[in-house]
Amino acid sequence: MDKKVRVRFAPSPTGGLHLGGVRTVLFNYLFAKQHGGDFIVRIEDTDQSRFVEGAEDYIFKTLEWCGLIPDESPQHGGPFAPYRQSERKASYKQYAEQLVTAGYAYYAFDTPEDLEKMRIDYKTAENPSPQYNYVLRSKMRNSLNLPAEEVSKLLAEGRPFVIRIKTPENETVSFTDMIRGEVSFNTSQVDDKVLLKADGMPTYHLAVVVDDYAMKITHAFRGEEWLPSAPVHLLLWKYLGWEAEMPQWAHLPLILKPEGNGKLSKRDGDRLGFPVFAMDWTDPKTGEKTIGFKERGFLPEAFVNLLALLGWNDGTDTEIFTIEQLIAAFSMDRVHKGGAKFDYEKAKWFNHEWIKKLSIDQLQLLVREQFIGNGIEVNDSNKLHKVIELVKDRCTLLNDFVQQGSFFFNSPSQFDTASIKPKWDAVKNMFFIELAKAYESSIVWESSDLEKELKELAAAHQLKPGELMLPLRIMLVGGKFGPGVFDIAAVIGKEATVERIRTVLGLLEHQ
RNA sequence: GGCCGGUUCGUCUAUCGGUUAGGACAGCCCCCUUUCACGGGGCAAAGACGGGUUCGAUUCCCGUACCGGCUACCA
Repeated sequence: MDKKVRVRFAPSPTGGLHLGGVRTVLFNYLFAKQHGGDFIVRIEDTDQSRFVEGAEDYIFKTLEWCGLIPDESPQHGGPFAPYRQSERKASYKQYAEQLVTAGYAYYAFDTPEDLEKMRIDYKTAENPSPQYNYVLRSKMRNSLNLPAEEVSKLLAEGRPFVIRIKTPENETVSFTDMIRGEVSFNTSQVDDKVLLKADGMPTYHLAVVVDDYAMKITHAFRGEEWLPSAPVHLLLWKYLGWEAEMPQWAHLPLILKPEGNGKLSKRDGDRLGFPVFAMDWTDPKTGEKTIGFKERGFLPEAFVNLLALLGWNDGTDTEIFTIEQLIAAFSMDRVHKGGAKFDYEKAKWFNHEWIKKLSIDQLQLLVREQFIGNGIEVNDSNKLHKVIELVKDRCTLLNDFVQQGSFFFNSPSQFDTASIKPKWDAVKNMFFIELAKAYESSIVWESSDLEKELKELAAAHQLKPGELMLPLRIMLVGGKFGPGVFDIAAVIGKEATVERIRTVLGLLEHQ
C-alpha cells in the first residue's frame, strides 16, 4: 500500500451536525492524519428538496470549532474541485448511461403511482415491503420489458425516467469491513436501486461511488446505517470497472439513545435536556433553535475527546487524550462493533477533566466571554487570572464560571441572610462592625493577614472563628459556596470587602 | 416479514482459552474541607440463554432470545 491515504466526510446539508456525524468526521480525520493522508469534505446535496440554507456553512463552522480542518472541501478548495455534488451533476449521468449500455442498468418509466400500486399489489404478510428486483422488474415499465422502439420513443418524447441498477439474482457479494471483518450479502435480497433520478440528479448510491473514485478515496468510513446498501456500492464499483480502486470500508457503530432504544436523535436531546448537535443550530424555516455542545459550555478538546472514546479505546485505562495523542493511538480495528448509548454525565466529566487540565491562560479568553455574555464587565485580566485559578476545579461546564465567580466582579444581588439569622446576636453584630473597621484600616491585603486579623479580633470578643466564617462568607459571596473566604476577600479588595460586610449588617438590622 | 449487524456491572468499556473478570461515569459510605465543590480512600455492581469444541471457555462454533439498522426517485 503505497497510495496516499485519502478519506472523506460526505454530509448532506440538511441541518445541524450531531454527535454521530462529528464522530464520523473525527475517525476520518484521525485515520488520515495518522497515515499522513488527506481529509476531504464533500457536500452531498443531490436532494434539492432537503437542502437547507446555512447548513453547509454550519458544518464548516463546527469543524473549525472542533479543530478538524479539512485538507480539501468546497470552502478550502483542492485539486478535485468542485466538492459539491450539485456542481458535479454532469458526470453522474454519463456513468449511469455507461452502465445502461453495458447492460448493468436500465431505464425505468414507472410513475410514483405505478410504484405505489406495485407495493400494494405485491404486499403480503410474509413480504410487507416488496422490492423492485429481479422478480418484479419484469412486471414494470422499464427498458428491460418494453420494446426497444417504445423505449426510444419515450426517451425522445422527454418522458421522465430514472436509471436503476440491474442487480443480479442469487450472487454473493462480500467485502472485508475494517471493523466487522468479512460481511456478505446475497444479491437476491438487494433491490434495483435508483441510480439517477428523474430530475437528472444522482442518488447517493451512484454519487458516492463516482466521487470516491474521482477523488481517489482510499478508505471510506460511514455510519452503520449504510451497511445494508454496501452491496449496491460494491456492485457499482465492479460494473464501472473500478474494482481495483475500491476503497476499504469501515462501518461505524451507531450512537444510541440513553435509554437504549434506537439511534440518538435531536429530539432525545430536547426531551432529556442535553445537546445533540455540536453547536447551536437554528432551523431557517421554522426558526426552531437547538442547543449545541459549544454553547452549553463544552471545550472543543473535551468534545473531541469524549467522542473518540464513544466506541473506541486504546486498550489501556487512559481516557483523557489530546488530539495529537488520539492521532497517534487511534486504530480502526479497536473500534467497537456495537452501538453505544450516550451518557451525558460522562460527557460532562470529560469537560470537567479538560477544564482542570487546561492552563489559566488557555481558559482566560473563553471564561471572559462567559462573563461578558452574562453582562459582567471584566476589565482587570490580572484579577480574572486569580478568579480562574480559584474556581476552575469546581467548574464542569464553561458557564459554571459565571455562577462560581460572578461575585468576584459584582456585589451579590441576593444575600442568604436566612442562613445567618438563627445564630445572629449583638456580640456578632459588634464583631463585624469592628471587623469592617479593622479591615478598612489594613495596610496589607493578603489572604493570610486577613485571616489572622479575624482570629485576633474574634479572640478579643470571645468568639470562635468557626461561627464567624459562615456569616462572612455570605456577606462576601451571597451564599454558601465558593473558594476560601479570605482568598475571596483578597481578590475582591478592601473596598468591596468592607462595603459588603456593611451592606449585610444593614440588611440584618432591618429584617 | 426479510436481510444485515450487535449482545461483559445501570452506562462507556478492558480481556487477543487459564484473571479474586480490571478501569471510568453514575450511586452509596468514609476522610479532607471553619461553606460548597475538588480531591483521597472504600462499598456495591456484569459475561442474555441453551448446546457443543476443549483438560479448561466471557473469549471459538451452532441454535435461541433480545436489541439495533435497512427495507424511498432521503441521505
